[in-house]
Amino acid sequence: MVTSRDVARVAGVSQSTVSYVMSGRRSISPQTRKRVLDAIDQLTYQPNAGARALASQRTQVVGLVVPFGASADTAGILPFLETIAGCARAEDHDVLLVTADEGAAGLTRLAGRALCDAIVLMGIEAVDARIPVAAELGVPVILIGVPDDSAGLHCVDLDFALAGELAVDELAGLGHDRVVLIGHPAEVIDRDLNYVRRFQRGSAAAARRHGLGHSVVDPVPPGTDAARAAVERALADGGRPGIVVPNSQAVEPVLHTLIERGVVPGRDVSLIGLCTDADAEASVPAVTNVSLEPRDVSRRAMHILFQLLDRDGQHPAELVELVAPRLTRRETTVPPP
Amino acid sequence: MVTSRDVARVAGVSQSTVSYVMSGRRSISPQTRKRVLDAIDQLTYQPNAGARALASQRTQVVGLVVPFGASADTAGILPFLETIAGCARAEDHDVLLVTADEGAAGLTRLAGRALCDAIVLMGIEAVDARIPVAAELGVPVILIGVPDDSAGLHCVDLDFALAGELAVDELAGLGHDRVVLIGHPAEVIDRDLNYVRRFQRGSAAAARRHGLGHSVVDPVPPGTDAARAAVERALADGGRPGIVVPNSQAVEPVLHTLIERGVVPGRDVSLIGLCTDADAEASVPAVTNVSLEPRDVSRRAMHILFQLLDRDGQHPAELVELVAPRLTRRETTVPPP
DNA sequence: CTGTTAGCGCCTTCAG
DNA sequence: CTGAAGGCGCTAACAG
Repeated sequence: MVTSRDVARVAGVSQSTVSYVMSGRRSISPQTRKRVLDAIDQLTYQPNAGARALASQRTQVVGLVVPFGASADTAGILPFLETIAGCARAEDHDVLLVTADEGAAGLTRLAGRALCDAIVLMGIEAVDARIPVAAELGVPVILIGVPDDSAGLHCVDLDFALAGELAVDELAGLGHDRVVLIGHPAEVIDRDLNYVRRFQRGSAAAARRHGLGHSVVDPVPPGTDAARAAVERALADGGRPGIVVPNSQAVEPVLHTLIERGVVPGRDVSLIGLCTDADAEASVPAVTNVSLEPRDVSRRAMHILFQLLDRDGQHPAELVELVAPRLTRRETTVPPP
Repeated sequence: MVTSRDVARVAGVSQSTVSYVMSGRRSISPQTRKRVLDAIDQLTYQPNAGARALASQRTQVVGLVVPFGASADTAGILPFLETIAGCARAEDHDVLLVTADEGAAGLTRLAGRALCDAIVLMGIEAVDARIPVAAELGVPVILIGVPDDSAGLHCVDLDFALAGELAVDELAGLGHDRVVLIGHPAEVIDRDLNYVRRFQRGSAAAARRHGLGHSVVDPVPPGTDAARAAVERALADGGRPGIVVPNSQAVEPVLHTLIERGVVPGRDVSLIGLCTDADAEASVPAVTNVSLEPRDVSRRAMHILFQLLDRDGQHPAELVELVAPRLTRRETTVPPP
């Protein structure tokens, strides 16, 4: 292992000078600076992370708590991970992955052992036991998701109420006279997620405003039979409903169950999914969707987190930041009148 | 911050005794042991990870290099991450996430800065510039994927050749007289992944053995038009082909494009996908599939990695370990004769 | 069985 | 502008 002392010896300076060259925390003459930099890359020196963390009290690591295992909704988190990792690297930080099945213990471990400088907490439940713990950690925390009580922590999430409105506004404009929500994530029942509530509140309000019927059908767990049963119930009232599927996992099963039954979205009914644009485009037929914007949400979360890490810069005033979804017309909604 | 010195003071012992109680690396009398443990949980002491790493030269961290961004095949990696994180925690390790877009630099950073004790490298290309680098790192490395030359590194992967055989054997048994492979991942062309080659080798060999025709159709990038074009070409020769889709991303698009064309898998043709059982079951109709077994592959990889980390235990003799896939009949293959 | 001590590699104050 | 020196919190010899 090559240390900063080795670099110092080769450059003919003291070890502290090497340190100052790397941190830039005091001015160095161009000559010695060059000698040090040359030595560094001659020896391919890299600072030891543990030593640096010990001395500086900063790890350059962001802890990321992901809802693996805890929920079935594990599917949509990849773009979050990807974006979070990218933003972290852009600020010279690494990402330490912690699974949610550790619960609050994962948080206290991250902070107590000084494994990271800041924490991103995903899979937030409406009433989440980890939040009071997170709030007392003494480490900046950002929540992706909005709990009932954030205990003063900053949150970022999609504006699910607006998402519900967008979907219903579109269906009203297409001439449907009733709206059926179908295929809520099954976790809504087991766990205490609240984004579906927010979505329903938005869609119900919009339906009322447009004078449309508004009903809700049971969750669609994975498996073809469940999808078929749910679709059956959704179509029971007859007519030409506008169907909304606020669960990216259920969009394809519902869509293809409809087709299998001879009810073709885009002709007989309209179907709008709540899913990423990528998922919507990959489907056959392509699904008209309200986007989940995981990348935007993640970017804003990381932006806030790094503001919180900067002791100088003032913190964002708003505690809750909502990202606006967009609706994109594709093949599963009927043509506009 | 509470340190082991605080614990020592409260317990009335020396600091090193606290350390030895925690590590168990020397015998301690039950009395002092208890006093120390009581002090530890009275103060809710947790050892500082940086200090421990510095002194012990072990970080208790596994570096995980994931193929985010580098490829389009980012979708199937969640179960890998989940399983890898779980196995790591089971051995009291954490996981540091590094994205592949850093290339070999990510590896040298992980090792050079002593950020981790071992590395899991995913998204392996047939000829992968990172492998010679990884082999010289002085840190145990496990590859998930098999390159042309592993440079002495251990690898784990699905047995893709066997996967190809299983699919073709099944189609032969169902009375199809030709096999069409359709929807290879587009990365095969851009990047230099080799698992599709292995799959094709297996399927071609099996087809020869059964006296079946064997042809290959272009990749299916995301988007409905591409899927439609590819299916068109696959059906061009007429008849009642057995279709194999060795790309989990393309399974649903191909399936529904066929249905859209009035060619119903399970009745007019047979379709076998290469995808996880979860994906196969979630589809409507459920897809007969050869499983990718990401959890098994990950578990074996982590098992080998921890063997490599144990200086005592002898290392696995075999450099390449292949996991056997399984075929499960569902709704997209015709009934057996 | 326990305490004392010397680092691990780096950051940062204090001297010059 | 640069060096010397102390200490971050822990592990692991070395003494008893």
